[in-house]
Amino acid sequence: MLLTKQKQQVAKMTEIIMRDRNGLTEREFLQKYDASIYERPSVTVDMLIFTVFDKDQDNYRKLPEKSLQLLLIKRGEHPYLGQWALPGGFVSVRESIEEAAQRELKSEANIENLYMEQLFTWGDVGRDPRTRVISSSYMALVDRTSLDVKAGDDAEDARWFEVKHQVFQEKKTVLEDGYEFERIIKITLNHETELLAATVKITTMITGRTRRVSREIVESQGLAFDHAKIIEYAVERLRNKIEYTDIAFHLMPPLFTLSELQQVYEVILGKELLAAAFRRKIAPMVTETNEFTKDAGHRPSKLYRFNPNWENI
Amino acid sequence: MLLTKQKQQVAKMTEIIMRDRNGLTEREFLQKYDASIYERPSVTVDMLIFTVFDKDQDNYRKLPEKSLQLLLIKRGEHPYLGQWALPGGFVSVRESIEEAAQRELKSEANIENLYMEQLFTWGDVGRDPRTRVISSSYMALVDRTSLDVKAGDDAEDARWFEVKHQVFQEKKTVLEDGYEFERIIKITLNHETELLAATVKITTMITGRTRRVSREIVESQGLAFDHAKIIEYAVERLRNKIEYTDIAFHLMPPLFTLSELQQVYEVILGKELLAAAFRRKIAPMVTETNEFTKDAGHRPSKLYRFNPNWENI
DNA sequence: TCAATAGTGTCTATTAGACAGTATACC
DNA sequence: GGTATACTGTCTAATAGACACTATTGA
Repeated sequence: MLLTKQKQQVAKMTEIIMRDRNGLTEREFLQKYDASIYERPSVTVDMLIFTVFDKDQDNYRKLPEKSLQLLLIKRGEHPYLGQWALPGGFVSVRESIEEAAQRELKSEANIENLYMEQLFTWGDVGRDPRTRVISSSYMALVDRTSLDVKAGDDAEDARWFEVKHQVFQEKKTVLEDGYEFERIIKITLNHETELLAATVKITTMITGRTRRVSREIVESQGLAFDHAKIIEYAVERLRNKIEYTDIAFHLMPPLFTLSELQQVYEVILGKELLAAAFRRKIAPMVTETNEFTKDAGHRPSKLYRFNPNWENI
Repeated sequence: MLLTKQKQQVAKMTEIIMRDRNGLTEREFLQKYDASIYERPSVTVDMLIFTVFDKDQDNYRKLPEKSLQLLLIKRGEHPYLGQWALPGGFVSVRESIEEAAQRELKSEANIENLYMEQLFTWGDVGRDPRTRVISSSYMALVDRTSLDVKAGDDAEDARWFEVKHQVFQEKKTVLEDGYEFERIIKITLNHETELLAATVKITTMITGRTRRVSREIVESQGLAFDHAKIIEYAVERLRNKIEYTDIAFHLMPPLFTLSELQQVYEVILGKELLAAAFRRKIAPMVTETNEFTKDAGHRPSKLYRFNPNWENI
């Protein structure tokens, strides 16, 4: 750790001269420092592990539909016993948040070394009935083919749920000094017979100099804690980022067709795209190979590979 | 709190049926729950309060230049005694992170009700020499004219520093399975004779399925903790967001000229813009008034106002 | 008058959207 | 041959960049 090294140097330099109002040097101060006098919150990480599945298709000619999937764990303990929650756990004082997130990823989904990004830190007072819990949410994207079967194993009570995110209602109210914009989102999570549903209300208030966005759970069936809110947030972020970054490729296998890639974009964005425009846009990010798909009831498709050097420099 | 209400309903429903492996109901479990058995980190908020100042101009004809300013506090205690730090403080267990951030904003800069946004939560183990501290950083944007003189008051040891963010070096190394991209950024913070400087190295590694970005402080003069890293991150975020959102208007007074607005964009983006294109782009976000600037040594400029309804719905 | 800024018109290059039209496998 | 997907060409609309040109003030 460079910082620590640098810290030590600074400490050495200041030690000679700098004494605080109690006449203590920094070293003396730190030796006496007792952190236990303040009451502290617990800190957890919540992992949003997304992947994309192919849905079964009866017609041999048709391409299988894609679906966005999220990994959830059935709670075996109070609170919210029996309900479904995001995988996650407490951050120990001896590991970074990032390390805790990696650890959870490894233990819940048996995945190492994949795309992971911090989303948001949730810090409302009442969000966990046990005690004050602050939670950092991380989004991870996995390609289905690299997934270990262990994840989603019944014994573990971890399952992949198909995620649907629909705008149910939009309302705009003009205020004297701006306006209020309210969106009601329905989140549905589906695994075979298990169906979880939640409604989240997002309120954006713009008045004068302020802009404030707040998320509120209106209803949550089968989902533990405030996880409906976190899932809603994550899907929005995924949707935004897929438009201007290359994160979608983390959901793809090493070789893929442009139609498959387009399907992934479509299922995340929740709308259809025009093939010609999509191909133009995506072209610099991929490299074509000489391989083709086979055994489809239609024209074979060229296989592509992600081009990690597509970005301008 | 809607969530709490909902929580209680769920609790009532499950109480009758659901017992955990120890035969406890949720209520019984929660009554016995002892959070104190786990060692917990401290949680703080760090505020990045930005504003824009006019620099003095000797030539009466010339427009004053704009500069991006950040509020820093001189540390009166160990650790980093005498160095400059972001305003901030511990999050109490009885307030949300957001509330803690609002409270800091009020106490350090005497500002209420302004634009504020969570940036990132920093959770490395060694980032605070006192104890394990996890810190959520929030960015706040203030318009200079609405600022209370109290902020920047000498007695408080809070000062506005001009922020400069320069890319010093860029390096790309091609690896077998992707590449590594390294950027070295120099941050300078300036208040009259006080000059703080820091160098931050940002490494982006893209190999196979992974993409990992890490920030490291190479050197930090006069800046406490890992705040150089946080400042660097905030400036980048501000730069990105100004391009596709309307946050720049939080830095403007109620009435402003398009030239002033363009100057603000330029100082944040660190590059010059073409007036014609800028005006086209910004046009839907503003409403013109009938007022003009006066007493300039040149053609007066029309005053505009932010149009909170510019967004498409 | 002139220095400096304010503001507009227009040509060009680039990009996104729309859609028709051609290509090609497998049953 | 027919079905379903793969892939390309081209017209159009919208947008960003470049730059010249006109407008207007106070000293």
